[in-house]
Amino acid sequence: MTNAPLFTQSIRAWMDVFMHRSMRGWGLFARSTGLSMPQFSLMMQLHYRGACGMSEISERFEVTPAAASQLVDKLVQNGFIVREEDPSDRRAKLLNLTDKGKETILQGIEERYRWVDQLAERLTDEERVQISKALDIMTRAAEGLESEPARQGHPSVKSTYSIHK
Amino acid sequence: MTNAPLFTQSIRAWMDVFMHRSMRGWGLFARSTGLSMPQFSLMMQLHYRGACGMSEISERFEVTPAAASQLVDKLVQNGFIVREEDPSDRRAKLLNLTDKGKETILQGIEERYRWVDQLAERLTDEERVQISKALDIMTRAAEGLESEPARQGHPSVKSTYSIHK
DNA sequence: GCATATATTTAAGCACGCTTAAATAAAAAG
DNA sequence: CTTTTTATTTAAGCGTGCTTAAATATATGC
Repeated sequence: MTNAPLFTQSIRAWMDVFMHRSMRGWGLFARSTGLSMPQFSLMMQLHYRGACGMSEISERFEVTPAAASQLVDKLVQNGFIVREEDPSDRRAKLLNLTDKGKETILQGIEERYRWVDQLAERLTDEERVQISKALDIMTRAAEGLESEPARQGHPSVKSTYSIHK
Repeated sequence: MTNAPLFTQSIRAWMDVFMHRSMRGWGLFARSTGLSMPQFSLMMQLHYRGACGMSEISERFEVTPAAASQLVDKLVQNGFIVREEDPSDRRAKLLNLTDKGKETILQGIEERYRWVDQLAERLTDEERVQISKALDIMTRAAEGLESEPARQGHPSVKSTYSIHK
């Protein structure tokens, strides 16, 4: 660990640039679609994990079923998702992206990655290979970290993935 | 540009991991301090750019002076910042972080970087050097990008750095 | 010195996401 | 078949951040 400061400096500089650009990208997307962060997250869940019921949404986002229902309501009203009856349980609903919803999400994902694609264009082949390898190492290391318990932080606070509170 | 797909794949994988961890870190911090995103951003501005008046806040965040005043008010009430009179212009106010505010912001910055510090510990010296170089290349490339006009996106939408709308 | 411009605050009102409590409907249990 | 549990919705209410419009205080221009 002789070069920790160097590494730390590099990654923090990159993080700052990255966060800045990402936030800007998100801002543009949010304005053009009128989607809020929770709304976008909900649609992302449907995109990546497929159709699901209200209760699943409520659990994944750690909000009450009422909150989930209301959030979904706005997305339905704006034509991004549909609320269908679950054939196997008529109490439950099945949430699905509409075509408009799918399109919007794909566009959002594109938006998110666009600037790094542009960044890639400014690099040489060698640089791309070099960076590719470096990122893969970090991704793998981060995934290892994932499985371990958090070692520090705010122990009084319940861990959560949800930001929307 | 023969290896664009490889690069794209690596960076997207890293971005996904990174965003996920960062959001989690922010969530923990937000809960433990009770700070909202706009409140935190405002304090970060004071931390990095130093004391300033209401009008500057209002301009930087692209909100009305009224909104800035109200936002500041909550931070003052919670003891994170102070509103002092500008000696050179008694209409204006000077906003400053309190000790509590400074401490909280430093803690927030730490929180933000903590998991990558942990990640760094799982790497060898060589890997750290390798990654360091790669990240520096990207940071420099990104800064070059910064100065250029955006080439695509949502042209109907006014560009902004603010997310809080 | 008085009119105007500037810096900020206060008040009223809106949209959002959240909560709790109560309502509805259908499945499951007895 | 009635009771209870489960899935979801609706209603009321709260805190946040935002806006516009009006109020206050100070600086500036003529």
